[in-house]
Amino acid sequence: MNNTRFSTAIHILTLLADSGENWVNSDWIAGSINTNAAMVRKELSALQDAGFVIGRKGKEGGSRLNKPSSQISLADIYVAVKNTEVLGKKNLNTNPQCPVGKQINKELDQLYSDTDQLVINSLKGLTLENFAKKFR
Amino acid sequence: MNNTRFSTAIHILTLLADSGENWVNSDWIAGSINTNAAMVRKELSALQDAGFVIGRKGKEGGSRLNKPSSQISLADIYVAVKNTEVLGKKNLNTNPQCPVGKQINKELDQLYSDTDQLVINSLKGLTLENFAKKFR
DNA sequence: TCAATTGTAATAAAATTTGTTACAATATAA
DNA sequence: TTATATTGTAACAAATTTTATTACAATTGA
Repeated sequence: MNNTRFSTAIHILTLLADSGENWVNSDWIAGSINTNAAMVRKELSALQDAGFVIGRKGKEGGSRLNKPSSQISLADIYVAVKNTEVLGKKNLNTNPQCPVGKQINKELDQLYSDTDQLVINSLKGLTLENFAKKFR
Repeated sequence: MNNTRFSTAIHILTLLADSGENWVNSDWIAGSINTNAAMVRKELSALQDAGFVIGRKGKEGGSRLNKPSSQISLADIYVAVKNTEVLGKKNLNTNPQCPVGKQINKELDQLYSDTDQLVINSLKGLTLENFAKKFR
C-alpha cells in the first residue's frame, strides 16, 4: 500500500459519519482532505461499490452513509481499498531450475496471506463509529 | 509495500542460508530470482547495512551470511526493507480549518504504527533458519 | 599481470499514483 | 420549464516510485 487510498477512504467516511442524513458534496470533502473533487468522487465510487455509501446526482446532491457507522469496520474499509499484500509483491518468473526459485512463491503465498489476515482480523475490532466519534 | 523488496531479500537470504560458508556471487543469485545482478547487489548492500550479510570483492568474491540464520527473524528482514507503513501513506496538508482534517493524522499515526507493530511482532516468531529449511 | 567480482553511480524505462479537465446525465428549485 | 448544481466517469497529464540497464573504479585471488 504505497498510496493514500486507506487514508482517503477513512477520511471521507469519517466526514460522512459525522454528517448524519445530510448529503455531502465532493467539493466540500475535497476541501477537508485538500485534494481534487474528482479524486474524491473516484474514491466515493469505490466506497459505493463496497456498499458503505450512496450518492445522489443533481442539485442538492452528494453522498451519505448507506449503513450505520457501527456496522462498518476498519477491516471492511481496508479490504475495499487495498491493492497489494502487506508484505508487497512477489517475484514471478523465479527460476524453476533452482530449488529455491522453484518453490519460494508457494511458501510465500502462505506467509503473505497469513500476514494479510492478521491485519484484517485486528482491524475487524475497530468500527468507523468509534473512529469518527473522536472528531465530534 | 507495493514493491518486491521483501520477496527479493528473503530469496537472497534463503540462498545464502543454504550455502553455508561459500561465497555466493550476485550473478548466481540473480539467476535464481530471474533479475539483474546489479539489482541483487543493491539489495545485498541494504542487507549488509542491516548486518545480515558480508560481501567480499574480487575474484572468488561474493556474499555470505554474517550470523547464523537462526538469529535472523523475518521481522528483522521486513524492518530492513520496508519503506511504507502497512496501511499506506497519509494525506499530509489536510485542512486545519476542518475538525477532521485538523486532527485525523494524529489519530491515524496511532492506528498505523499499531498495525505495523502487529505485523512485526508476528514475524518475530519466524526465523530465516526455519524458512530456508524448507528448500533443502 | 590477468580475470572475476563487488559496490556504486548514473541513467533509462516501466509501472503506479495523483491530479486535471471535461462533459453527459440527472435532480432540484424557482 | 428553465437555470443551476451536482454526480459519475472517461481521457489525459504530471509526478512519483519501482525496476532495469550500463558502466566502471576498486579490489582480490590465482
